[in-house]
Amino acid sequence: MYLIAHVCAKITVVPIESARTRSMNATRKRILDVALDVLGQKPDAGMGEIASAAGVVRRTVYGHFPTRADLIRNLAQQAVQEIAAVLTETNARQGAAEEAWVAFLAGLWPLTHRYRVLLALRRGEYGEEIHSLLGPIDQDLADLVQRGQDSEVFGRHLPADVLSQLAFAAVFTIADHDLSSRTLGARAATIATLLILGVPEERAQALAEGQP
Amino acid sequence: MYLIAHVCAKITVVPIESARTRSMNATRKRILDVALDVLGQKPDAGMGEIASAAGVVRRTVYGHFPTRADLIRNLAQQAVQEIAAVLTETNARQGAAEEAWVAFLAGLWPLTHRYRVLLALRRGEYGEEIHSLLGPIDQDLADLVQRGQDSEVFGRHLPADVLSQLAFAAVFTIADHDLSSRTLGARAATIATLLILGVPEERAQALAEGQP
DNA sequence: TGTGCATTGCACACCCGTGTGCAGCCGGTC
DNA sequence: GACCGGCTGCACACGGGTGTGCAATGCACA
Repeated sequence: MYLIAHVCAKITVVPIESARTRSMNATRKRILDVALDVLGQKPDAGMGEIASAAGVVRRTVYGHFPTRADLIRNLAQQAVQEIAAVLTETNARQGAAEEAWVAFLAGLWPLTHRYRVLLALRRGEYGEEIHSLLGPIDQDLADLVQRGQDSEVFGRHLPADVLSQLAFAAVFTIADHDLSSRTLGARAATIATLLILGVPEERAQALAEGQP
Repeated sequence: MYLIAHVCAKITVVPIESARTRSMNATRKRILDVALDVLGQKPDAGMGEIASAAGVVRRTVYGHFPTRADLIRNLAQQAVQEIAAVLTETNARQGAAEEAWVAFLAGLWPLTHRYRVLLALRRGEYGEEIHSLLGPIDQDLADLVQRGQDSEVFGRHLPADVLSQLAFAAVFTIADHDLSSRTLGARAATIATLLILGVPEERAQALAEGQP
């Protein structure tokens, strides 16, 4: 429902949130959030499990997402969009590649537990679609690593695209272990990935200063 | 069918392979081999897909493996057994941890494409069982890395168990990319994992000499 | 107070994979 | 040549997830 207000000869469209649509958006968001969580631990969980975990009935989920594939796509789009935002933001600073990577990790780390689904989904039923959604991120990461290799701060032991994938996957692997034993953190992930990228240990530790 | 021969008061049991059992073992082995391949690319492939890929009928597969879970278990056991053999063999030399790792990778690399299933299966329906089968390997790897950390040749940026998992997973990630673009190889994997383990780049390159 | 709509709870049909049974075929074995 | 046994090609029952339809409910809004 919309309310059209004329102000100074300009037409602005103001979305009115009635309590109805608000609660509807709330359940929709709750379903998405819970689905991220449930599918993160069990990628082949059914609509029923997601529904009951979200406190609604299976039929309600189908009211918001006509198809399981549709739900998955929404999840993946949300994840990709959020991660891509972090990446382009840190990439826009045009600093050294190593510092851009550290900044990227700082922004990515809080999202890893939330979006651990991605890696599981990539090798699943909808792998093709997820992979294409992840395409831009992969490209940007490869570009970043390539920049680092060109400026001699990253190693050349692997081609940029493989190296970036390796480092990216490592973040989620570390985050997974962090989930059980609480001892790890963004700092450990930062150092580990910098080592993967071929940054010497001393330099990596210096760069990781400030990460918890 | 067996033939019992008495030789010098020692009893030896010699398995006689009739052409029947030989062809039967052949199909069984073919099913296992093909299943490794098929499940490696599509972890949720059904018995039907595996069967037709192996050139037999679904019913025949059930003749050899009463249950899908049974097939999976055989696969995993075979993989774990083979990898564990490489690991214990390289570990037994009691050399420096870094050299043991290089030797392990040299033995592991030819198996990676074959057993890429493991990583996919670990996060699947039978994840629990696979994980327990993989337990001893994980332990040995963690011990090896721990040994390296104690002797100051590996980094301490991550606990030994996480670090070993990271390096182990990296091998299969690199092997996956090697599958599409042929440019990579054991040498690249060796260097990359040594970097992950915190070995300085020059030392890693020196250690990787001899790997293709 | 009545209307609209999200949600519910039940129904159902449908698909797909699993596991089993059985008759028939066919090649190795005795 | 007769027998055995693995493989085949069908059949079926079963379970479980998906997607849909519809009446009933309950809450917000007008």
